[in-house]
Amino acid sequence: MNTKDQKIPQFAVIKQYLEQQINTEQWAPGRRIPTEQSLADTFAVSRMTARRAVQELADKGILKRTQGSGTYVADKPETVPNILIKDVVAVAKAENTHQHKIISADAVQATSDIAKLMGLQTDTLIFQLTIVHFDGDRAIQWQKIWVNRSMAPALLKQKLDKVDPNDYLNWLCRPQKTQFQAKAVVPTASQRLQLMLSNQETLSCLQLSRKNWSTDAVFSFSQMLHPADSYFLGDDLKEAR
Amino acid sequence: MNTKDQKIPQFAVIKQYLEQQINTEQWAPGRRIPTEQSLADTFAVSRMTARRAVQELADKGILKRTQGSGTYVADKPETVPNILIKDVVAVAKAENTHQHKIISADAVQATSDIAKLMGLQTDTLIFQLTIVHFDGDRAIQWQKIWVNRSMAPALLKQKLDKVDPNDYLNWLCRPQKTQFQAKAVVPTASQRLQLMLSNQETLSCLQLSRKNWSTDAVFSFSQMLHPADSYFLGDDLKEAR
DNA sequence: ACAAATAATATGTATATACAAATATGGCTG
DNA sequence: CAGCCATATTTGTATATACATATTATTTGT
Repeated sequence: MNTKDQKIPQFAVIKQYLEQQINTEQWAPGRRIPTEQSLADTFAVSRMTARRAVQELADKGILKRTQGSGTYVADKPETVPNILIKDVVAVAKAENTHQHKIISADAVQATSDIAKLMGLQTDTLIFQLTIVHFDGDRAIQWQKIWVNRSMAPALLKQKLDKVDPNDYLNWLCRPQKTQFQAKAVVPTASQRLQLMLSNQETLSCLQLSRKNWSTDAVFSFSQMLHPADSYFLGDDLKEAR
Repeated sequence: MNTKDQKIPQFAVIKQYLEQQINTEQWAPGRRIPTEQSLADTFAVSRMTARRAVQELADKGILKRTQGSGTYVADKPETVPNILIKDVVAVAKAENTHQHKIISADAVQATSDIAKLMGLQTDTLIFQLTIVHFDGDRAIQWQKIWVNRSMAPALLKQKLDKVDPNDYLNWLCRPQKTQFQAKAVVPTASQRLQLMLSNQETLSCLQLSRKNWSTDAVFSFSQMLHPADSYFLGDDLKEAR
């Protein structure tokens, strides 16, 4: 036994070799790589071991295989740019500095807009809540939630000033699918007031809209308003690498 | 040969069985699934064949395996909420309705902010371009780009009013990594003018900031401003499922 | 010279086997 | 009962082999 091959299995050695050839662009995309048998010979292993190395890289998408033809270096994937959504409220909760204030909590008839968004009949009774979230004494989010009444019938009976309605709803029905939208909006006078924004500052807010799906129907729809100067989506560009 | 097993390989049959048990919640997360050997016995295949079925599901993240202990149903993954970034300019280009207007294109000294963002010394000479993008005759994006001069020395010598500088830069250096940030901002007077916004409308814009990395250094940094009423990030919530 | 049949090549599936390594279990001892 | 040790169980690595199937190359027949 050599000194080196104490722990690293042989298929991993071959994988490493293949990845190195590809990453250093010694093997360009589209190039055919050695056959399983030839790899087995060069590395003095059985075909099945060489196969495993190749197969796992194919599973990763680095290689493309076609029976009868051979194995080829795959094209580099398109980078799909997407923005990570930060949840300021969750952050504040984690730091135990979160508080919330229920502005209103009622059962109302769905407007046609909301009904369409939630896949309901217009005038269906739904719950409508308005909440302001605080981090310490700073208002960080103004939120309005519409909730499918049939899926959370006891919502208004909860102690909503004690437990964040979002937490209750998530406990009640963990969303199977969530859809987001981000938009810039000008806050209304009452929103500015409730977010405790002075008139000079922050005439612009980042609004997140969220649609929560249970298994088949829309469970809730909510709009979240964030003061522009204290909130952004995505990574902090000042630090990175 | 039976009539059924014409095409579906045996490991795939076992995979299907396992996935079905998990998806129908017959086997809850954390539950231990049958051992390789026992699966091999029930399906009358060799251990290696049963193993393959289990292994591929483990690779998918549906199962967790630990040597010596067994194979367990994995917890459902946390859904990572993220927003897909739309590129309105690319859309307009695809529809051949895109035009752009260069407002300015100069070599300037980097301010401390920009220098920090791009990892350069303050006062380094960089290129600074201001562009307005149109879809037909409608202004859809105001953009300011800062470009690392040493990585695109011939930028200002290009026919920038003919070719979109973004296209030239992407051709010159395909970004290895891209970092985004989204924010709501109030457009300045000149930005409003260049975006042809009347004073009443759109006091709020969605601003995307993008950092493009080549292999090791920041290649370019840009800020893109979109009128709030005609642009949002993510999916259109009105249609879906 | 062209097309069809044939052979060679490469990946895909499946098995039986052997041993290694991590974990779990049961019993023994103090 | 706690702690240790031997043993059984279970997954991990590796091999040699066989045949299936898709693709490519070659040969053959006209």
